[in-house]
Amino acid sequence: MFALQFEKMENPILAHSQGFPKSERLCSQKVIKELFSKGSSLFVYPFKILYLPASTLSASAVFPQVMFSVPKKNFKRAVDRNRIKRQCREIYRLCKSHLFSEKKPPQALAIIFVAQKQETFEFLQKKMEKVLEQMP
RNA sequence: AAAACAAGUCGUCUUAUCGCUGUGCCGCAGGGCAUAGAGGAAAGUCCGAGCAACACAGAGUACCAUACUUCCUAACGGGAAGGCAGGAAACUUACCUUUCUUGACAGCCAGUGCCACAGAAAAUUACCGCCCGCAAGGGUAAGGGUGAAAAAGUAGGGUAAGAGCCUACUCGAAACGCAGUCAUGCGUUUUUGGGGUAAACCUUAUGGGUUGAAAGACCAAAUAGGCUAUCGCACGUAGGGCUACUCGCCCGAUGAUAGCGGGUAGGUCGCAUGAGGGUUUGUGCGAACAAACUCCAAGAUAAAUGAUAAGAACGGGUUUUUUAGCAAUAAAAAACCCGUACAGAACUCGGCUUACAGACUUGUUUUUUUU
RNA sequence: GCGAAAGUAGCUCAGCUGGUAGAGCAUCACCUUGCCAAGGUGAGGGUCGCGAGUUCGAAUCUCGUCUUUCGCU
Repeated sequence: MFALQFEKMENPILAHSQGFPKSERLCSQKVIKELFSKGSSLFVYPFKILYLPASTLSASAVFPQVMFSVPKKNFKRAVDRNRIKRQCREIYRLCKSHLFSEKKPPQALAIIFVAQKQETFEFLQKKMEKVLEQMP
């Protein structure tokens, strides 16, 4: 359903925006540390997000750097954690371009899955859009 | 054919759209195209190695691990075969025997410890009892109840009463002979016969240096409070190192010169050709080994190998229809519903252990049917 | 990735050189009080995380397994 939406897009920068290359992932330990100590947070079940507001220096980026996290405490098996992370990543990849087409993206973003059990794909999709819309 | 047990094999597939990681090619570049991309346990981290760094004169003690025998293996606490002991089944009146299966299976005749309650007594024993004796005292361990366990068991002789005190058989120990590579088995002889517990301390034999890829090497940025080499000084002292300790051994305070360079954050290598896999043949009871041919098959780093949709396949259930049948039921078709496990590489191998929907193969046993 | 500790009553802990499983708080009943609290007396409550083994006998010893916690960078 998202594929149909994006065919109408005219922005040349966002033409290939469904990709999720390495530059859009949050890898630097330094930034992660800063994010968890200074970042603002927001909660909509089952997601908790942390974000750093956009700095003036790196304003050129179209999308923020994102990390996903599923705590080991709630999901013991590596298989379950991997699956949830993959689903979250997929949802974010599909919906990010129409979310950030208007608003200015933050510098860094962390999405944490805090539920105790697994949810369906559609449910996660709705909630993810909601939580990202609420972000200033 | 069904069930049980044991061993082994496999463990969903296809298409569409959108992605991720590695490699190759094209492009000045954004990027594009091609191609490859989880397991039998990748898991637990329980053993054994490779590899790396540090330590390396050596000896003893301590500590840790292992423990029937022979073999396999790079090695092992793994595996194979055999022995012994226990269990089950078949056969049998019963034993024997056969098959399957389980076993941390060295040593309590080296020493020390422990054995609740009950019981006279729990290990050089003595309450009641029995016997001798007037008595004092002595000799006994047949009988008694307890207990998980009571000083080899049964029968006979013997005696004051008794006792391996003696005899026969059985069990156990030692020596010798024979068979076997060995564990051990069989036979003979001997006088020998005083529980259990080493998953109690321990003894004996064998083995073990420590730390783990977050090991370690290199690159650029950055530069000392550290390190190395040479010379000097000097009491080889203070102190430090070599495994926890002892002996013993080694280094060794400060000054000068030269070189290297820590923390922090990042990149490259380590890092995917290896005690590798597959097939065939040969050797061996077997684990396994040898030869020939052939194949190259993930390499991430907050961590790729996916998400969504549709369909197929397989298995199970329900309903309906048809066929066979008196019936129970069986077979086929259609529709609907449910299920498709355990689980995700993190340096690499060899094992072990644990988890696992379901399907298949082989062997053994039992039951039923047919011949 | 590598390594270590713990699991016992509803809760916090003893018992762990093998021999009947205990304390405090909590719960319930009674006494005391006009009533409540405190106090006193008594009672109930345990697959000793789970599964095997050694032993006559296991919370304790050994092995496997599950869960929780902690350390190393």
